[in-house]
Amino acid sequence: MKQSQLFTKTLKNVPKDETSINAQYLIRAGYIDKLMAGVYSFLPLGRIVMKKIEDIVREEINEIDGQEILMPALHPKSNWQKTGRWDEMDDILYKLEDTSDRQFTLGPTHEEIVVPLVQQYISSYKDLPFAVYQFQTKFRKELRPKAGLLRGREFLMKDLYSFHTNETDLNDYYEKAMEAYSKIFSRVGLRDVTHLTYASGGAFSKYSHEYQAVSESGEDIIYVCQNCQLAINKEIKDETPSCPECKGNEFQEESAIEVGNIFKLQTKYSEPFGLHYDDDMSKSHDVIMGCYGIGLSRLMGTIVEIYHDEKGIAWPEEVAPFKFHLINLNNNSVQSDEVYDSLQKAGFAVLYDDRELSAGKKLQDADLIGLPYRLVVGSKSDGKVEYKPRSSDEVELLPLNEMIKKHA
RNA sequence: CGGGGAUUGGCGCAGUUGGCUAGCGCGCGCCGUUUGGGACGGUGAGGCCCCGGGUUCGAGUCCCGGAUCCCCGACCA
Repeated sequence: MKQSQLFTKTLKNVPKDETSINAQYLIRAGYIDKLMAGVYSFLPLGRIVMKKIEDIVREEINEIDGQEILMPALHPKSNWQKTGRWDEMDDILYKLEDTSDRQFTLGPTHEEIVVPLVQQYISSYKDLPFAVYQFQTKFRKELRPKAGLLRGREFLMKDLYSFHTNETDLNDYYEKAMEAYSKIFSRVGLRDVTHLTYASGGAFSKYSHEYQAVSESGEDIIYVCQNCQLAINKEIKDETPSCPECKGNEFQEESAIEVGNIFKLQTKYSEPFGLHYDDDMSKSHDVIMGCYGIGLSRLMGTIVEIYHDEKGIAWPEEVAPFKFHLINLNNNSVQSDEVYDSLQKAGFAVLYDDRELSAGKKLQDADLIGLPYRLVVGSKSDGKVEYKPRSSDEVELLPLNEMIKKHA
């Protein structure tokens, strides 16, 4: 991609109504734009990052036999009345009506939709187990949206729902989901900061599990076991004095961002909708459920909160919108065009700064945008390329083919 | 939902006791000179001063009401 053609450009000033690091850098670098509090547009660079995160999540969820679907964002009132949440969740539901006074809500989550949906296809134990998931925009009337992508009124979420005949089967799947989640958070670069965290479980199980990424911008307080790295959410700390995993009792208090949550729903939603199956004796039972969420837009914000320095973003390679940032500092573009073509032919994603701007401006922009590897072609390159990882200060002068080999 | 702050070209800001043609920096257009860490000179375009009332000869500025945004707190299956 030629940067001269890229829709959006960098800003020197930050809009003053943003104070969070993720929003400041993402706006200044041209990844997102704010429409109103807690509601953002994703511009080309931001959309690519979001797709990369989405692809990682999709791969890992497919790996545990999740089947991708897409449910509506607009929900009829009746589904929400059935579970009682039309009134219970009144303060966060965006309710609306049409010209015939029919009432709707924009979906903040999808239990009320997925359960009646799958009900049409489940009659026997032979139909179970299975799991479906989607990437969906969720709507929640947050009293106070804040911190850029970390708490929005509208946000992108992956929600997975699993259906089982018995609790053992649910537990098995739950374990598999945990493994998938670990892989996902590792792949997006959050392996070292994300802790599996015990949190309150609600009516049917003792605990739920959250995935908490340690960051000063986090709204949650967790206690990380110094022995096994498992964590406990502050909300259950008093009733859980020792680590549920290793029984250790030395903890480090940390602020953290909740980037994922998994939950054993048991029959909480199958009951109100009458989601049953018949066993091999033709006896009817409630279907057992689990649900598993990841906030993708929040995850993107979290990555920026963790991967940045005073100059800008420094994306982990797997989620960066491009791998290389090629910068031409020559008066002509003969050599840089050649480098660009070669890299394209070798199959690399390259952002090529072909703009007629001062060297300083281009180098500053590269740091702000934060692609993993910077390649400079200029008077000092001597026919080679100046290669520098974003997170390093050392520049290597390499022949192009050697540089390509390094990344083969 | 309580407390605090804010709203003036795309972005960041100034605007005096109410006064004349609403300024500055960045960005943008054009011309020229420049290119290794946000270049320089010249020149030009761009304004619902958040919205609605009111006071006044006169309101960006004062008064009343409202909206939106940010921060702190409460809330967050």
